[in-house]
Formats: sequence, structure tokens, C-alpha cells
Amino acid sequence: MFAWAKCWPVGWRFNFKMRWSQTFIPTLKETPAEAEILSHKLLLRSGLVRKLTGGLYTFLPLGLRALRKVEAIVREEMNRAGALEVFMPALQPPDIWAKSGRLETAKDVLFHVKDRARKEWVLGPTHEEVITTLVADEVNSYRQLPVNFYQIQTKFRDEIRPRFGLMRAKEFILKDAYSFDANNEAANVSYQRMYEAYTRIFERCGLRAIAVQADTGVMGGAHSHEFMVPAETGENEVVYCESGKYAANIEKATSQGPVKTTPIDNFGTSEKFETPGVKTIEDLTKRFDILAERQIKTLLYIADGKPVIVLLRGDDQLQEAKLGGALGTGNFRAAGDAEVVEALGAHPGSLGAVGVTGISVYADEVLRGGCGMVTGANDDGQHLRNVNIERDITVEMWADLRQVRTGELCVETGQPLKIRRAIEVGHVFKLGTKYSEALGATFLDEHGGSHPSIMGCYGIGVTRTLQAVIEQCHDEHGILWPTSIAPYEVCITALDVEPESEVMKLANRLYDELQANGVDVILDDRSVRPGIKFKDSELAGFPLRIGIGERSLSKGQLEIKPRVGEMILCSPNDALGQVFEWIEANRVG
RNA sequence: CGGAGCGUAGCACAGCCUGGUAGUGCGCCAGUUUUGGGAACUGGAAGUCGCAGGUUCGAAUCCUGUCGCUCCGACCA
Repeated sequence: MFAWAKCWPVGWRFNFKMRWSQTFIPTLKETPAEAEILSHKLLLRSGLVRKLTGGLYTFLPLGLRALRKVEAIVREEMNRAGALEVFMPALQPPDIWAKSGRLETAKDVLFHVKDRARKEWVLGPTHEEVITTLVADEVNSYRQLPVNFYQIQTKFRDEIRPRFGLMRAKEFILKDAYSFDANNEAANVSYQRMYEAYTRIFERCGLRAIAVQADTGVMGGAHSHEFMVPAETGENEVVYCESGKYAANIEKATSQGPVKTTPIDNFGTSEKFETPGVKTIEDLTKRFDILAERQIKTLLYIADGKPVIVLLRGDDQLQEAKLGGALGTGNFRAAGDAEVVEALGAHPGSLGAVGVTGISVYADEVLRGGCGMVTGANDDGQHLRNVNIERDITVEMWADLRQVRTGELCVETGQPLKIRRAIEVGHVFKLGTKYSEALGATFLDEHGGSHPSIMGCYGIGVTRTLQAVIEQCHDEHGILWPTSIAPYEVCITALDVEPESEVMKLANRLYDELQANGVDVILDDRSVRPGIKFKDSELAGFPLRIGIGERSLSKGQLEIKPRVGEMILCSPNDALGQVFEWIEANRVG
């Protein structure tokens, strides 16, 4: 009868009449000490989840209902976009991970388990290897392409430090999808289709998420977007232009660059000077009056076991993701002090690249043409001045390595850029042929030629999305669920719970009518004081509360109180219509 | 893995410095009074003080180790 009923998860048709007294909603008046951020506190206080141990949570009935609704929205939109649902093993043989090379490159996040024969297995943090193996076996012809498989499944990741409840957990629910195409154009279509599906999914979940350009890491390529929910507690930083024309993860973001260094005519040769005790860029600025932008910052990294020098302007910060791209490997780290001394003969604070041989030098583009610069002399307490970079330093590779700073100008619009924190809830990524080549997912084209499929992968953190909604939608009293994913859309608060009372009779009647019309409703029949019912209902965040009590019923009225908005008084006979009208007016997406 | 902090009743915490009867508030159970915004009173149940070892006549308290949790950092295809 009503359209919204159709979006309920499969299997919800024969719901038991849900009385608050018969379910399990352990709300907390006080905040548990373990929770730091608001969404985590509210997850616990409103009785949605409980922690088993760090990074592992049990979903309680209320939390599970919200989770299932998010899943249902994801499923609907993936199906609408033409993706096919499958379900793959979480437990996987390590040999397919060896084939893709990720047994090594992803070893830090992989959980390993042994069976009784002492054979090793891994728990999947994602499923590229499994799906590509399937497609390698089953898809042989261009006629079978394109194809896009997805699943909603528990993933495992050996997080060093789980935190913030469901935000960063050892075990979490991810929707992952993998597209296979015969050529680049088709792959771009698949990508675009997922991008649009994601936009709809987050909209329907009531989330304000923005798509930002994302780092593609070692694999390169321009096609990667992350869907970010702006939030102070987010673990990512997003650089954006207020025009809306540019937004990127800070790992990827570029700008028109920092303030230009004032040119200095410098034809002199570089020369050493004494800088006793100087350890930082700031020391040099303060004690020798040398602007940071006139200094060369020299960092030593170890990439694939070999030292490399990284040069930046003194006032810039290295963006490590960019360095990874330039190095072409993810296997790198900052060198330790001992390694620095061994490679360059001085301690950090006096490092430089002038005259260094045998170590590759990667320099930030901003330094190109830099004259009259100051840098360490690879001799503790000594620096060099009058350094002309292109004359005095052998640079192996110039690259964008610096991190963008607030206020730099947008490459698209010329307006100042802003930076804010955000939660990553989804990621679309054009993979290319890395996995199809490694695992033999090839197809024959119409001329009989064999090619690896072009792949894309697309993830949504389902559990994280749920918490991101809470992080974005709450007030001082509790959660403000969008109707689309609220555990219940309507809570009937009966203030006289005697089974034969007029109040309870009306409450039951309304319950049955709402349920029969596909509205998701809970009846608070607990024998507790009204204040507790009101507070709990606000904490749990049900979008609409119907209050029925003797006081108003004696005047022929009941109360319809939106979680956000003014109370509506109406007669019992008008109640259904009012509720339907409100729900219709407040649907999301 | 580095740094910091914390483990005492279901939850939030005091007690520890200065060793000697296990405490407070909320919650829970029973009763009475209440009854439209987290009630009041009375009574009650509930803790091997994270675990192990040591010092001591005696350890929640001091020492050593260990496990767990939280925060900061490192990490995050």
C-alpha cells in the first residue's frame, strides 16, 4: 500500500509485535569510560552495540535493525546499478595472496590462522584475489563482459590500534564490489555507474558525503574517489575549494603552490658556515635569520632496503603518500638516526644533499630553480649557504612531494583552499589489470586475442557508515536517525500500561494499523515513569514519537512528536493520517 | 611497536601517597508513597580490588612480572 514498506530488508514481513518490554534495549544514563567520540558514546548509551573486546562489537537488536537497513539500501542500489550479489569465503588460502603479491605487501593487515594440519590460512580483509580467481575460471569470453560482482560481508583487518567503536575495528562489515571489463572505455562506464550508486546510497542514508579525489598509491591512474563525511573526529583530511569544483584527500591534493621564494641573484659558490647547536629549520630561522622558505629540508628514507634522500622547501611538510607514488613502492619508511649517520655522516639537523653520491635524491618541484638556499653540510653544527640546487645537487627525480596547506590557491578556480577532517565511508577505485594479470583473469576478444580484464573495486564500510550517520546526526539528547535507517520509525509511548486501559487499547490499535501499513513501529509498554520513556526515546533517536496518556486523551487528543520539530496534537482518528503525512514528507533520498 | 594513563559491584568513580572492618552515586531486587520529562523513603543482593609472584604478623594500598583497556604517535590494499 505504501511505497516505503518495500525498502525493508528481506525477512521482515512477519515481525512479532514489538513491545519495548519484550525486546532488549539496554540504555545507559551515564557515558561508559571507554568511549571518546560522540557517536561511539551514543552507540553504547542507546543500546545499539556492546563491546566484546577492543575492536570487536556485538550488535544488539536495535543496532542490528539500523545496520540491516543500511545494508538493504546498499543492496538495492547495487542491484539497481546492475551489480550481482555473491557471497565469498572469509577464510582464504594464502596461495592466491602470494600470486597477487599481497601476501607480502598487505602482510601487516592480514590475519593468519592455522588449521590442525598446521596449514596456514588468511582471513580476508578484502576479496580481489577470490573474485579474480572465480572470474579467471568462469569468464572466458568478451561476450560475458562486463560483469560486476558484489557482496556484503564481514572483513578482518589486523588493525594496530582499533579505536572509536565501529570506526576502526578488527572485524567490520564491508560491501565490496568488483567490476570486470573488456576495455578502458567500458571500465570507465562501470566506474561511473558505481560512483553514481554511491552518491545515491549515502544520500538515502541521510549522510552528507562528498566525493574527493583519492591517492591511487603504487598503482597510479587518475580514477579513484573516496566518499567522505565531514567530521571533526574523522581520521582523514580533505582539501577542498568552496566553489565545489575541487576536493581531494590531502594525500593526493595539489595547489598552485606555496608563496614563491623571492629570487636571489646568486652566482657565488656554496660555502660552509658554523651553526653550532642548530637542530631544526626553526633554529636556523631564529638564530641566523634565514627564512624557512630559503632552506632545503633534507630527509632520509629507506625504500626497499636502500636509503633515498628527500628534499623539500624548509617550510613544507612531506606527504608520504606522494613519496610512495614517486618511489613506485609502498615499502618505505623514515630512516632511524643510526641509519642517517651511516648514510650521510651527520645527525638530523645538519643533513644536506650537496655533493652526495650513491644515494638517489628525490626533490619537490617547488625547489626547482632554487638559488641562494641554505642546507645542512652533513657535518654536525655546519650548514651550507649560497646553494644553487640545480647546480650543486644531483637530483634523480623531481616530483610533487609536499603537503598542501590551507589558503593555497586552487588549481581549478584560483580560490583559497580549505582543509577539514572527514570520515571515509566509501572508495571507488579503478584497478586496471594488476589482479587479472596476476591471477589469469583473461578473456578472448572477437578476434580470438587474449586480454586481461580491466578491473575496478568499490568498497563501502557499512558499519562505519552507520556510525558516521550518528556522528553527523545527533543533538544533546541523543541520536537523530534519518527515517530511512532508524531502527524504528515510530515509537508509541503509552503512559498507562494497564492492558485494559483506554490508553493501551488505543496504543495497540495504532500499533496494528501502522504495522499493517508497513510502518516500522515499537510500542513502549514499560511500566516506568514517563520521563524515562521520553528520555530513552530521544536517546534512541526514533524519528517520530506518538505520546498517548490519560491527560491528553481525556481531551480527545494524542501527541505526535517528531524527534526534530514541533509537537502535533490530533485526535486518535486523525493520527494515522498525520503519521503517514509526516513520514511521506520526511523521507530521505 | 614507542610515549602516557587507567584496571576496585552491571555503570561512573572514591579509597592507594601514609599497609590494619570494601566504600559512594546510578542501576538491580522487595515494600511503601508517588505517577506527563531519567521520583522519594525503608530494607536487601551483589566485588577472589585484572591476574601471578614477592615484601610484611597483615596488601586494594608497597615491589616485580604479566594481561587487558583508553589516549597520543607510528601503521592503514
